[in-house]
Amino acid sequence: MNSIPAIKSALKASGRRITSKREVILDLLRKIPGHPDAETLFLEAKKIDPRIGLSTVYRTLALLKKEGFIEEHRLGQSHGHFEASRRAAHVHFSCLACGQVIECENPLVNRLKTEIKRTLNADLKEFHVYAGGFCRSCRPTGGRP
Amino acid sequence: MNSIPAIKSALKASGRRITSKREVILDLLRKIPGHPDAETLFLEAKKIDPRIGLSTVYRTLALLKKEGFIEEHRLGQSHGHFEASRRAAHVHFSCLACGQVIECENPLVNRLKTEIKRTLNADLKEFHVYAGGFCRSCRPTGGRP
DNA sequence: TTAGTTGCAAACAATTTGCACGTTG
DNA sequence: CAACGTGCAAATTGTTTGCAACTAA
Repeated sequence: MNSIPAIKSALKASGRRITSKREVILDLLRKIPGHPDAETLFLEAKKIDPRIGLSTVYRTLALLKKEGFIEEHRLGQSHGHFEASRRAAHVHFSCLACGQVIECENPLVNRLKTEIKRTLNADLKEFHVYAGGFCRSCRPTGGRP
Repeated sequence: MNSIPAIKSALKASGRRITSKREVILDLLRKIPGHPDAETLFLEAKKIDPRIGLSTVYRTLALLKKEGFIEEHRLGQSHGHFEASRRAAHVHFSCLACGQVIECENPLVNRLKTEIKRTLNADLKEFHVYAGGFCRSCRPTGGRP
């Protein structure tokens, strides 16, 4: 599920087209590690297809997000960061000092999600846990010296 | 803790001043229910002090956030929403259809926060859980008819 | 007195949109 | 060839900043 062919056929099924630009962006979302923002994806995409425009990147990201293939996260910054959707929800920790983002899997995330869903009787489309603070190395005391 | 007098003396202690504008914003943050954004606070503040500027609202919010008295949340929209800091972290659910925000207290939130903190050995300053989807009334099926 | 605070307008950053042209199915 | 996608530039939105005037301590 959520392999590139699966995404392509899902897009086709909803009347969208598989264009060379979309393929480039789709590939990059797989290849770039971490949580690239629109600008990063744009710059990388231009290396492959110099004629791609920033708005195409934004439009493609919006499409993939609407279809549920990628997630957009606000990692304490004013712009969005993107990553391919995964089965297990996980925590994004962002260090306020060095800026690194650490992903944390923890079974409580899914348990919490399930409980919230049941409590609200809602249809959950997104579930994001964000933690901000100072990482082991950057925290005032207790880190390595 | 985090009563208005407490906030004022904490501000004074760090060399800040208690101005009439700041008092207005501080009061509004207590009185306005829900999670107002900067624009809402600005419009309400103008009813009390018509000479207040939007930048003062932003600057005051930034200050209160830095000092830990308020939290800024990204509730699925491109702008921030603010609320007074509370002791218990809680979940913000935002309905993608009707826009209402529901707060959900659940003991798993604090347990998860504690576990993440221990796992990363980090100094956590923020811990936000955001859920987006369709509420009981707006979900395709299963809601009230 | 004097350092912190404010309003205003301008600057900025991130994202969206209108439109003529290009491309896919 | 018809509908969808794209580049470009301009428009929007949300927030920050420079600076002269203002004000709390």
